[in-house]
Amino acid sequence: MDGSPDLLRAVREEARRRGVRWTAQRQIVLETFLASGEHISVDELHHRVRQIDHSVSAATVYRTVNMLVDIGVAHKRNFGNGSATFESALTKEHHDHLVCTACGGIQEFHHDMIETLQDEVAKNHAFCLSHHRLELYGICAACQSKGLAAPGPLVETVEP
Amino acid sequence: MDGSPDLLRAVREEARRRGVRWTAQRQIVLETFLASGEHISVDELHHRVRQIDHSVSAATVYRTVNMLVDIGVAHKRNFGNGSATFESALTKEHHDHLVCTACGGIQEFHHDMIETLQDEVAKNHAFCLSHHRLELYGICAACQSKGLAAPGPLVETVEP
DNA sequence: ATGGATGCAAAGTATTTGCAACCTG
DNA sequence: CAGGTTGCAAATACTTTGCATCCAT
Repeated sequence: MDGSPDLLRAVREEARRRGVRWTAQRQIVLETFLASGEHISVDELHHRVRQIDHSVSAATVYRTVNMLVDIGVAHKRNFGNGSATFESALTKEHHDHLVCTACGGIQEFHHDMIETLQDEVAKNHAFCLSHHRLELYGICAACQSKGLAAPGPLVETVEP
Repeated sequence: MDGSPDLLRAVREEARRRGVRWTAQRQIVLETFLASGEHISVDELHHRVRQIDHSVSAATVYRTVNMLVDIGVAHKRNFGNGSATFESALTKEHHDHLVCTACGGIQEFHHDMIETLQDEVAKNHAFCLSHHRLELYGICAACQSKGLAAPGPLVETVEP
């Protein structure tokens, strides 16, 4: 979605500031990552990167995204579907996720009241909040219409 | 935390009803799983099971917990730390977590209004919700008094 | 020049699966 | 007895790492 020069430069400078060397491979991975705009897996990112430079290895992509997470440029997400996905921590505002357990599809949402109540919970526990993670799992509309309804509880809860 | 005869029997009957055969191994895995009460990994579950019957293989534990998820007795959770964890869908009441990033301590909380708003979000997206994951990360009261403040963002967000 | 970065392949983890023997229903 | 289940080992899938070489600083 975005690969503005400002953003690219800011990230490169931050990396250098931390003694991380800037290579052609990292430039391509970063550009491709930011341009993807969405949640992207290492495998998919590697595929796209190789369309620009076929010699870039998967190991380098792994190393680069991990570096991006280290310097706060990317978020690593684990939605339980095998491989992790990464998304930019810079261009998008905070949002939470709806994860379809049937097709693996992801929708984003933001709910101010929920955010506010989370702050309240933290306050009540004397917690100094830095960030949070909220994921809602279920079956999306499309999968429901395909007959992949979420099964209800199959065994009734037994109260001890 | 719980392995009441009622619960064990209910699960066994549900499994049989679905043509799943009940074996000594599955009985031990189920009992151990329900008795653990908390999120438990396959590795840890396997360890505990082997204290009862040393011959039970990891493959059987994997197969059994997957079966428990299939019949709605267990939830599979992925906390991004490598291995998945499983928790009973029957005996435990739902709760979320406050995670201290300084000491690793965990506090549980439950907030009805947040739960309700999550249901609302799901409804607005035509999602059939099965479960969710909410974790608040920050510094707990004890660590704050030790002067361990949370670090801010390392690269400023650049608006396109 | 110095030490971090790269590509490759091998090594790790986590989890699943093929198979022959075994057991439940 | 039929067909699901088991233990074992091999196979997958994802990610990290050792190493010789390369390159940014």
